[in-house]
Amino acid sequence: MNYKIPRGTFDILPPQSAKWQYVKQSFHKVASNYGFEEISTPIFEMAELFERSSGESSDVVQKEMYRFQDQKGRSFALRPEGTAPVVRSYIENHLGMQAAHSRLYYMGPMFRYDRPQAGRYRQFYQYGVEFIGSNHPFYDAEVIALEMDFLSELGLKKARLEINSVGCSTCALDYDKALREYYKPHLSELCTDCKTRYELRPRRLLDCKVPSCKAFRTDAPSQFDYLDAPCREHFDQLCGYLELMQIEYTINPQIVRGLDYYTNTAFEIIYDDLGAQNSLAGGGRYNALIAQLGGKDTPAIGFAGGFERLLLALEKEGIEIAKPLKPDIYLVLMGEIAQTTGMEILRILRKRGLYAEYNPEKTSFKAQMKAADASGARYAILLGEDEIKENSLLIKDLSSGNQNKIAGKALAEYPF
RNA sequence: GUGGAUGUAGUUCAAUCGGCAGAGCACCGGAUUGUGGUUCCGGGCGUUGAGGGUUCGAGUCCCUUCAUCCACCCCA
Repeated sequence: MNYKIPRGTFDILPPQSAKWQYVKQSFHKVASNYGFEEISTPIFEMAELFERSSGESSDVVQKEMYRFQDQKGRSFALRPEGTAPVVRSYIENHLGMQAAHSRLYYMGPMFRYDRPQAGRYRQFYQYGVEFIGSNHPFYDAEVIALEMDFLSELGLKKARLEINSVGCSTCALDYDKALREYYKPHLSELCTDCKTRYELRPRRLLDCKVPSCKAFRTDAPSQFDYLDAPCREHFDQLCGYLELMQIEYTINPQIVRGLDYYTNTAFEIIYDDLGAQNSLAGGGRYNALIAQLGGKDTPAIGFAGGFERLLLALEKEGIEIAKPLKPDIYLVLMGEIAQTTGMEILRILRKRGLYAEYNPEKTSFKAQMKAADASGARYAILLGEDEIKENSLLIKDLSSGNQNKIAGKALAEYPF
């Protein structure tokens, strides 16, 4: 009989909602500082868009996508990530014809059918940016800098940047080939998951947690050795830019992006205290995606981050980002005439942009004072028969207890 | 999808061996309707997550189910 929220989803209630507002606002601001403008795409898209972009073999497509058919039997999916929709829109609206570069950012809910856990939900909120139209490593660094700025703007200290290069499509193929050759003699010793990985995504063999599989990792060929000269050069330049921007990073050759469309630069922001779901944000370059989705061959780089984990991290560091809402002024009114005048006072105060409150259910003077105190208001305005008679108001500073009698007309200018 | 832990008042938690479901905080009201914070008094029948079973008797034991948390997995 009682309705319950669907598994893996959550309500954002006050006072938590104020924190969400604050964090989103900060992202709007930082993205703007880098010249990015907001794009909003639908919550659902043709299922095929994600199948094509993320890769048929990815877990996201294979078991995590919310699919549904509409009344005419068309197959849609709730978006599991933000990049493919942005790219779809970029192609569909010919954004590439309007400017050499497109700098877009977005925020909103994403959906994946996954087993809920701390920092992992079925409907979760991501923010992200996409820089489309250049392969210059400077922009890789810009996009990373944007995210790092956002985190430090919020006051987060313990986030770490890890970077890697997965190479272009051709070096990736070479590397996959090398990995298969290396693992081939051991195939029978691998876990069942890894046998699938061997076929579909050999790079996944590297982050298997099963000890017996882990053992082969040490001698496995490194991604770096299979980067061709331009990819190697791109990566070195990125590192150079990061150093010039004074952004600390570590190189982690193990980073493998979960979605098929990544090329070259891959990076991740790690926050160690979050348990298993310790990735605050991740992204990389996807130079082949736009052409693959039917657009003109265009290089691009972007990232996405999760708001839930970000808020968890902020909490871990004890960062207070939103104070509870408290009235500036609480009205204490005695008698019917005072109520009439009181309504006028409310109007004047709110026109001045102040948060003013009054509770007609508290009848006694004492109860009203109590309510004023409990509300946390800075000032109370007291108005009773005496004040009405002489057309004045008592303004009381609730923390000091000082009272100040002013003429009624003076309220509009009173310095609260 | 796999394994483990946990579900009691708004909230944090008690409840001995299976024997009357309780406390702190919060909340509401009151202590002479012109002065708040402290204090004092009063206010709790709550499907013990849900459904079934065992028993004279179940919050407690058993089964099922749902949810949360943790790990695997996956990822942001």
